[in-house]
Amino acid sequence: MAKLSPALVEVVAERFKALGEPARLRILTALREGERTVSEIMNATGLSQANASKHLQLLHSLGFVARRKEGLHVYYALAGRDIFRLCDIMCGRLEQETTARRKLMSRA
Amino acid sequence: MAKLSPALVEVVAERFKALGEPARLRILTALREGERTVSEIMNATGLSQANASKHLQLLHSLGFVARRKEGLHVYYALAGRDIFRLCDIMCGRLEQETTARRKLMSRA
DNA sequence: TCACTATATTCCTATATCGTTGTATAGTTA
DNA sequence: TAACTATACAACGATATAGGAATATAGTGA
Repeated sequence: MAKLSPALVEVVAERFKALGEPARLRILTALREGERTVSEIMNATGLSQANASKHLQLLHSLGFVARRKEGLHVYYALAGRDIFRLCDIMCGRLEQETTARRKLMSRA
Repeated sequence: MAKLSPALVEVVAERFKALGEPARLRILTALREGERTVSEIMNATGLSQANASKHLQLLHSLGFVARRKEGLHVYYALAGRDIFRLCDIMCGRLEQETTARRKLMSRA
């Protein structure tokens, strides 16, 4: 991997921080099966309109989601599948942790 | 991938948030080549002692780093290489963005 | 025991950001 | 134009957290 230069560190951290918010992860999860309007995202996630809109702005500005305007509606969609690769790795880590914990428990 | 359940979302977000801090990314980068004492990490990252210690506690509590005590020193080490796979994916996203931007520029 | 070093912890302040409320804008339909 | 809907934006309060300063703890050596 490219060694994280000081400048790069800031940018990469910004991306991780964006994913470090349950509301935004919920939005991304809601977009897994295809593009959705803001209203649909609100329903799927339980977020308020203003709140959903703000999170979507951020996700869009960082390139996580694409937007498409059609009449009154704005459709948002995932800008790539690699977001879920990230989540997979995180979940993999979690599994390792829990199995390790289980081993510790059973050993005692 | 396992669909992110509501409970899982919270936990995964917590992990991403931990990586969403430049100081902690700098620490992890400093640990790339092997275990380091807190003092060494302070030198490598420029963090203050208290600050480095606090970030290390968090990284350790989330399973990102392992610790080993030896005399006066405490050695920290990466708990796995997958952290850099995460960074790689993020950097890959960044590259795609910049090349896409470049295309837009040249097209105009 | 005393002095010293390495690390952890506590307390404090400043800043960031989440979520809400209210409002503005843009598109649609009558 | 007027009324309505979908989305965005601005302002605000509340909470979280980063970093600094001071202190505590633990290990070492004289």
